[in-house]
Amino acid sequence: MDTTENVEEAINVLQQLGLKEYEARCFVGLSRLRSGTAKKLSKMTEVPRTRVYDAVRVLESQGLVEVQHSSPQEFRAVSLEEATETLRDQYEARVERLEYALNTVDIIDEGDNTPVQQVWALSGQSGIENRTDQLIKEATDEVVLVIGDESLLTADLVDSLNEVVSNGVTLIIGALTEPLEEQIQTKVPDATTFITGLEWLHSENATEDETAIGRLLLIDRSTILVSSIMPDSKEEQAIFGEGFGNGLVVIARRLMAQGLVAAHDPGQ
Amino acid sequence: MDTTENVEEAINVLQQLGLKEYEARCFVGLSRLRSGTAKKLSKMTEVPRTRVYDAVRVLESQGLVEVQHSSPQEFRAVSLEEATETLRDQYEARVERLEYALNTVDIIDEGDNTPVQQVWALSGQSGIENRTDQLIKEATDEVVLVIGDESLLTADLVDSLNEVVSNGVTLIIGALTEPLEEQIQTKVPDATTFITGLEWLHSENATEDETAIGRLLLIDRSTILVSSIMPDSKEEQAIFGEGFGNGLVVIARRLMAQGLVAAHDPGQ
DNA sequence: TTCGTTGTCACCCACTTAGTGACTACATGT
DNA sequence: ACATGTAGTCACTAAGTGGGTGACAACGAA
Repeated sequence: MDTTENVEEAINVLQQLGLKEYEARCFVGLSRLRSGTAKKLSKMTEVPRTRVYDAVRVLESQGLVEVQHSSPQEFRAVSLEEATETLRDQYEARVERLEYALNTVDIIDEGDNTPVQQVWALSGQSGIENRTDQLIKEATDEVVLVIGDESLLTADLVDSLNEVVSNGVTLIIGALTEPLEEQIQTKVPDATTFITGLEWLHSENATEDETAIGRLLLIDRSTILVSSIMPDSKEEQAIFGEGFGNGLVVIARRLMAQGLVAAHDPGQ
Repeated sequence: MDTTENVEEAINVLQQLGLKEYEARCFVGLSRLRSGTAKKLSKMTEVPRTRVYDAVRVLESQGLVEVQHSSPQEFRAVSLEEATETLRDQYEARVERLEYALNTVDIIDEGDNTPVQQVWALSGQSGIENRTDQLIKEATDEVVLVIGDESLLTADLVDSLNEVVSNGVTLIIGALTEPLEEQIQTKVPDATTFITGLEWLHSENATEDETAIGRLLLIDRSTILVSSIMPDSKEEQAIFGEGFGNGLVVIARRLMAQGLVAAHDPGQ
């Protein structure tokens, strides 16, 4: 029984969702208590009894807890489904407000001098994921994708791939292992797949703690995104360049032509 | 042009979504700047230049901003669609982690002595909304609903109503005004509707600043939920009781039989 | 070299929040 | 009625966080 572990997890997540520690502890406590007074709650959650009242009041105002105004008061958590639904609603409402507000804001386009060699860095799992999907959807000719880790083959990604391939875009997908390649074949049947030798991924300059490659994406031979996964922090980091003349893109194109696509595409 | 107003709104919402003030300002700034350096950003957002770097770093790690590591560095916000998608993904992931964690947590069901007269209070728009839907879905015989304000007739609510009515549950819905009644008729055709005289809603003990009634819900004559909307704070507050013998429910049943349903249901 | 710019740090101040205790009102049993 | 433990509010402290500012070294362009 890893109950305590999950209790901790729940408390942490609730804090990430915006609750304070006491509030999170109280909610989790009430969730496993069916119904309780301040005293009981305080005992089981380590929240000072006198502060349970504040915490519960906040929870109540957020629709996560109900209160019975007797003496002593009784508190009860709403059902888990109600709670998550409420949280989702609140968040969705906020995101929509954000969308509206930012859409109706003037963009100051002051003499934008787009230099030449732009290489952008971005990090964070979900951000990179979205950018990947975005780029794939914008492709008009060719998408070359190498996936370094199984977990990166998300449903959204598969959708984007199948969507773009139906527009006549050539799709070339590489995998690191054979089982992964098969997975890709079944999920994206119209793609040409291949297995990347580890050669240049774990590569010659293989230092010591191998920075695992995450994704590698080349769109229309003019936009490139490469991501790697930090061995310790598990954080995904990516660099990203656009423009046919972009240095990064040029290098990527060359690498692709040589080491990757060679066997399947005699390459430009 | 209410640009500045919307900028403020966006900043506020972003903070509600978990960003710090500087981060929010920077993101909004970058969103309208297409691309910028710390200096430009600082000028337009009022964020101290030396703190722009911290803020942007955080934003980058959240996948909301990309960074060009040149000198001077350039920052760029991801597109609004990418940003909202990323935010949604992150939140959804958290809620799911929460669901999992709480589902695998033991419930301590210590000799639960359910007393008799339980009346629970809950507040918060979305929480009450979910509870309403929940209760409606659980109905087996009859649902009596009075809606005090048009804004409360949400899509989810309509869905729940139509779902339950298809299970053979009698549906009686009251409205305060005629247009509202018509709306209900079209959206929930199988319901019996009526117009509630204002009599007992704005009622005899009409003090001064009328506490507007929000919802009034009676399920199977044994569960009641009444909500009102605070005139100033606009906060919705509700009380809720279960059990055929529950005092609140008894009173509600009596009220219903007399003042409300009388004309349509000779009522027990 | 020189001077403005860029980026990093270290710091202060105000505010929030975790944690504690005083005190009043209440409820219970005798 | 009384006394004793419980319930609830409030006011306070201490620690941490976040907004705000300046010192300073590294850099880049005249």
